[in-house]
Amino acid sequence: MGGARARQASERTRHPTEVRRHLIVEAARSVIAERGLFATSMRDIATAGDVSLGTLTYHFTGITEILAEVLNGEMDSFYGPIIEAAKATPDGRAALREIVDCFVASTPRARQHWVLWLDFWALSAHDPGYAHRQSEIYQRWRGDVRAVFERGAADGTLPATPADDAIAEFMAIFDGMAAQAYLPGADLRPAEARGGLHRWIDRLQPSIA
Amino acid sequence: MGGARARQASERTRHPTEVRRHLIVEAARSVIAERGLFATSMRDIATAGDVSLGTLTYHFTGITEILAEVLNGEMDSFYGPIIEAAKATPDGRAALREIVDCFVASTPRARQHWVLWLDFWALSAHDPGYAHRQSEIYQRWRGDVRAVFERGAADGTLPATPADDAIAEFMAIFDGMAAQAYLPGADLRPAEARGGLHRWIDRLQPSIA
Amino acid sequence: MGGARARQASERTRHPTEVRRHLIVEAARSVIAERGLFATSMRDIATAGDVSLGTLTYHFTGITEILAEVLNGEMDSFYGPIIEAAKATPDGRAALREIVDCFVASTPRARQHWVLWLDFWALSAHDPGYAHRQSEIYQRWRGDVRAVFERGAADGTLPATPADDAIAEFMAIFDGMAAQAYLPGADLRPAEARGGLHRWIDRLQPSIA
Amino acid sequence: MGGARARQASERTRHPTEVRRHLIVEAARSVIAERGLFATSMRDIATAGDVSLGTLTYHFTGITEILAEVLNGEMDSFYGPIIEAAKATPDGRAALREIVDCFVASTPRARQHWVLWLDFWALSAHDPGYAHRQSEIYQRWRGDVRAVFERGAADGTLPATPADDAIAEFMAIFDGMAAQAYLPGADLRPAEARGGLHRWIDRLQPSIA
DNA sequence: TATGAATGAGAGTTCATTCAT
DNA sequence: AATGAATGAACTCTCATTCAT
Repeated sequence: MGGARARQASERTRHPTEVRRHLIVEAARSVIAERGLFATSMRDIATAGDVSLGTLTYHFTGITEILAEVLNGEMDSFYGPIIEAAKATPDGRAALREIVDCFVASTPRARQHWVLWLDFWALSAHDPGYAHRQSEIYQRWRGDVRAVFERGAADGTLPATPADDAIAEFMAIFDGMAAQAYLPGADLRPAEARGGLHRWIDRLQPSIA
Repeated sequence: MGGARARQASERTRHPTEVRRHLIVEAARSVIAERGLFATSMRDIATAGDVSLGTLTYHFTGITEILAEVLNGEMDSFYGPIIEAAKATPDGRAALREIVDCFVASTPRARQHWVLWLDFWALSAHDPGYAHRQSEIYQRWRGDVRAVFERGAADGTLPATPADDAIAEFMAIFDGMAAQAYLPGADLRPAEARGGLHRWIDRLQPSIA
Repeated sequence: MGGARARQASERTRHPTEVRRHLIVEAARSVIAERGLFATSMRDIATAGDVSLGTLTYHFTGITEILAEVLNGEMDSFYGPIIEAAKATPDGRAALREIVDCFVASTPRARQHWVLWLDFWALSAHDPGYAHRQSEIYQRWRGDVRAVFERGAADGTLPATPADDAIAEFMAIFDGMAAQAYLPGADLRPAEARGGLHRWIDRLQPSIA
Repeated sequence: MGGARARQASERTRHPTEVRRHLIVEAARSVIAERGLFATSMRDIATAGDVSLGTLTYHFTGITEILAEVLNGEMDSFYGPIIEAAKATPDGRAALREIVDCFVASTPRARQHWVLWLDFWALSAHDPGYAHRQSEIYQRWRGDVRAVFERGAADGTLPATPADDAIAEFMAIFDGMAAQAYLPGADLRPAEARGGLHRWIDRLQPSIA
């Protein structure tokens, strides 16, 4: 309403569905990251996206679909590129470091990601639908991490046998450090969290001496 | 209303304020752990506690106070006793193991704790008041962990110099493993999470050979 | 809710905000005049206006804004036209009589006005915000009365020097007669109240013999 | 609750019913005058009277009875004594002046009276029960005023024929001046209101030259 | 006589959703 | 494609009242 009033009726811009959907999802991500998933209303999203309430329900079946798209968008625009960047590194160990540096970056975008992530964790703890989605994402994540470890085992920069234990430990310390870095209560800076993760990686024995 | 209907009107039981408050907080914890902090209403708590809506606002200033008491109660009835139990162990290394075994137990109560914890994390990410509270708790937790490491350094069962790095790493892997163990999406069992944590502890060098 | 049930769901009528706001304010004035400002709920207003509760809070920020608009509306639709009518009279004395006859009319609308007025008096006795509003209205009223006296002084139909005392006395007897006329406890009819006021006016000496 | 907590349980004082009722009514009058009839709750009265909520309903059938008693108390402790004082004056004109000076006094008690009075006016405009009570009070008031005029007619200090018109006019200007004096919006001081009333009385012709 | 825990109806308000335009 | 008026269920909170103690 606020946004709609701020411009002339004639300014009403028309976009192809996919464009409009994308604009709305972006706006939703920002406002959710700032205000919290559970404190964000359809009105907030409409205002943030500079569209009317009706436009939201024209392009989406409901708030649930918007949230799902925000989650999808997060995988496409944040997670995906980082995994790609990791693949572009010279070796497995460098890939692992790249993942750490990108995910736990000292940027607003990284903070946004983790705050959003936390909200979806909390949601999936109680909502079976989101729990399932979360499970899919976790499997992809585990697969991507395993691929990095295997690459490192193959090129000799990481231990020869990429044990499930090491992978699980990496994933645990990774989430834990990020939580401490981005949650307001814990007092670790992202740089310190990265430092902690790099020290953990340093302790991994390369398979080639 | 729900609660009142479930029993006879004559069953109206009376308790001193402190007793009733405690009963309500217990009920609130259960229902919040099950349904989620953001999906739990005053009505839900009233029903779970088998009291009327009015009784809730008679004993508490509002839903905010109930949530705060749930958080306090969690520290008193779950966190506190575990730290006490850790102190009763023979040495520092045993204390660390005790903390792991109790916090990441395969019990409904432990699951309840972590699910609740996650919700308050998400809340504190956006609410300054809770962020402050969270910060206090984290400092207490860090202090308690450091005390265990120092004890282990003194009795020789843990590294001689309890570095901040090791403490931060323990806290990170601890939270990360718990998240993987209790969140529905991640597929680690509590026992496996404990296993992972114990392996991490195993790698800590005792200061006495 | 009440309103929605009273008609078919399909009858949902749409109006521009300003139109709907006006309809709601009119309905609110009626129901408040009948039931009392302090006994009128949002639900009562919704029912009277034949809209849903949600429509009320869609068009107004809250009950406070509705009440304020009722007060504004009273000035615009009742007070204002009477002052205009007074200006259209041939001389100052006639204007004073016109004011008396219109304000203290034997009509339901006049009764509505005074009953409403009384409720806002009571409200402003305790609420600083309304006290301020009341003060503004009183100053306008005093100014309008003074203008009539000055006009009468100029055209010779009222005393040559319109003293503050006479104005204050007129305002007092005006309010007092109206209170006696429209309050259920006092047993004066509006016609008798007008009579009393006209006799008071009769005693005012014209400046031209 | 607040009040009850402020003293020791052993301080719990017992009073004969009539004493306790009187204490409560006094407390209720103060808090109602300050906060407004429609904004005063049973809890407010209990706190102001330094008794528990239960004590209120032990001594009174409900809030309605308390309000009725406040009104009765106002007649007994404020109105009654003034009428008595008026009777003790040397003549009718002095009695009229006494009534003005006492009712429209520059004291907190007088302000309390009129503010309370206004609230009851507003209430009686919509509540038939209070309208009836109000009617009784008005008749007593009219009778008392008439008695003063008749006394003045007899002793020659007031017009020979105490017309209903003059009585109604006095009552109207009296209420109107008081409203202007004690309502926050109108800007007359009690002293000015008394001045206005005395000027009105001055214009009454004594029957004896 | 006095207390205060317990109640539930009803208050104002929020909000995802529907749908005529 | 886009709008925004309209909805009603559900929310937290208030409050006069009941009643075991």
